[in-house]
Amino acid sequence: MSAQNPANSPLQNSILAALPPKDYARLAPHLEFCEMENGKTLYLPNGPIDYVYFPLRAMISVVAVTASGGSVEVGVIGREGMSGISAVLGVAKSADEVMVQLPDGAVRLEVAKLLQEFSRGEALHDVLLTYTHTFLKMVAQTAACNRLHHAPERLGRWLLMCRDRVQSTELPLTHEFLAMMIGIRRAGVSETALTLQEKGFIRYKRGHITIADEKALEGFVCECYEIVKAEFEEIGSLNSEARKTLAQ
Amino acid sequence: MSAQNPANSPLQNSILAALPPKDYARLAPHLEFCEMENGKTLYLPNGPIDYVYFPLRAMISVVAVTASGGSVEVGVIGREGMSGISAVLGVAKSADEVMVQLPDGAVRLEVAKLLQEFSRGEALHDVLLTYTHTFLKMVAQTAACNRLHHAPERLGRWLLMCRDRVQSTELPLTHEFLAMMIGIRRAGVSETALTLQEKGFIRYKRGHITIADEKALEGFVCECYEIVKAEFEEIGSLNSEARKTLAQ
DNA sequence: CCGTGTCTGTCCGCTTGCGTACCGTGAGTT
DNA sequence: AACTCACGGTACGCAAGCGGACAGACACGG
Repeated sequence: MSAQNPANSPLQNSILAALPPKDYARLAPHLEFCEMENGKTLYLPNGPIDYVYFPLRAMISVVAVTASGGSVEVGVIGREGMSGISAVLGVAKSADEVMVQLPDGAVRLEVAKLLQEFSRGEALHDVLLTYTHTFLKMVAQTAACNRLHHAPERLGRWLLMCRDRVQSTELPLTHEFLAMMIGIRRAGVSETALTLQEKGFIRYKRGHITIADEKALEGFVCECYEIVKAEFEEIGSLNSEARKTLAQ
Repeated sequence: MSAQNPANSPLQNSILAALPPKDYARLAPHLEFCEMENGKTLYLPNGPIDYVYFPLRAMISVVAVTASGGSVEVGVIGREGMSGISAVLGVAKSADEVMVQLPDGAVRLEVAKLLQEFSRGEALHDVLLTYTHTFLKMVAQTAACNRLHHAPERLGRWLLMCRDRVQSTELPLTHEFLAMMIGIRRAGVSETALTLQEKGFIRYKRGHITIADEKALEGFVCECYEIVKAEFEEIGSLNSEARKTLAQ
């Protein structure tokens, strides 16, 4: 369904696409297209949420930072989601740092407009809550993965999640950045990436990683990848009619 | 405020206590008191959610289990919360395994009744969404903590979180159980607990841990403890009036 | 009072990943 | 063309935690 829309149509985003035409029409005038600058911080930990962002092909990371300087990504947001869900949960501040991971377009919306539509209690309300459930599941899975799985599996999973969101196997990412994301040392990424390359899963050079063998990599990474993906696909297929039926 | 209620009053639970009398009155007839059997599974991963549980002094764990048999806790629920939030997010199945960690009373409510009240869009709606935000924050912090902090700090944090929920420094817990919770080996817990005991933070014997020096332990554990606690205290102080004001 | 099963202490070698540091090299700039 | 600097490869000793296994200790029921 998204394929038939122009590449920069807000309907590339699954949440917006899931809205019935009438509901979408109320939001549309307030959506602003914005180029996402690579690495830009959208929200600071405990910082205000003024806009929410609906990625089209961009990817956004939610990163937890500790006092000791360590950092790990706890969740990602792509075309399937929206940044700043806390806003609809009644808290206008961000729990963690949120940054642009990979650019390539998003639309943004003022929180006030979002809340206005959300509080009508119609489709947007339901879609965002379902998304919240799935996002929560992803964060929970990440918590488990961070504790139980090893660096190569985690790195592989992360690359695949990237691929799914930006829809490309070419990922402009440095080892330094990857280190922040999966929560290991920069040198650790070099070692880990080498083993993935030796297995033929990926290729890379200076700030650029290519997934060379998608199927093989999918076979290699931990279950967490599939679990989260399945969850997103399941809710993706729920339109708001189906949702009402389920509620009976 | 909860202190003036009898020990088994549903109002021991912060969510129920946060409701205006009228809203609470609509729910009250459907609340069933239930003794929580230690170790009992409330929901299975992907299993149905028929009832939600409001702990009074019990503690409930949300645990992620992997194919390889590993497990970690990703979140806890005590008097400040409710199990089964997914139900109000429009998904009637549990993301993870949810089990009773420590008994001592809870009230439960049929999901249908919960949704009926939730969909009025009044106090319960807002309170549960705010709780969802905070729960999400806790899971995210756990994800970071699992990756960046070491076993002794994590164990200490977990014991303190227990203490806060059951309001006692006496915790009937075996090493085996703790191992599941913090995601390390049973033998690892023995070693870790020993170091905490040598520092004078805790004492323990066969299935029973006592926090011996609360202040010292609080000083020892990682920041994650304070961060999550602060978040819960902040929302605890938001009554639904204050929330409406913020929404303007 | 004894037996049985649960809970805990401890030990071994081993793997993963850390912290730190140094050097090569590619890319873009002037 | 030379320079600069961000990026990546590698290496070293070290700490944390794993997997597995075994033995002692306590609790409870018969």
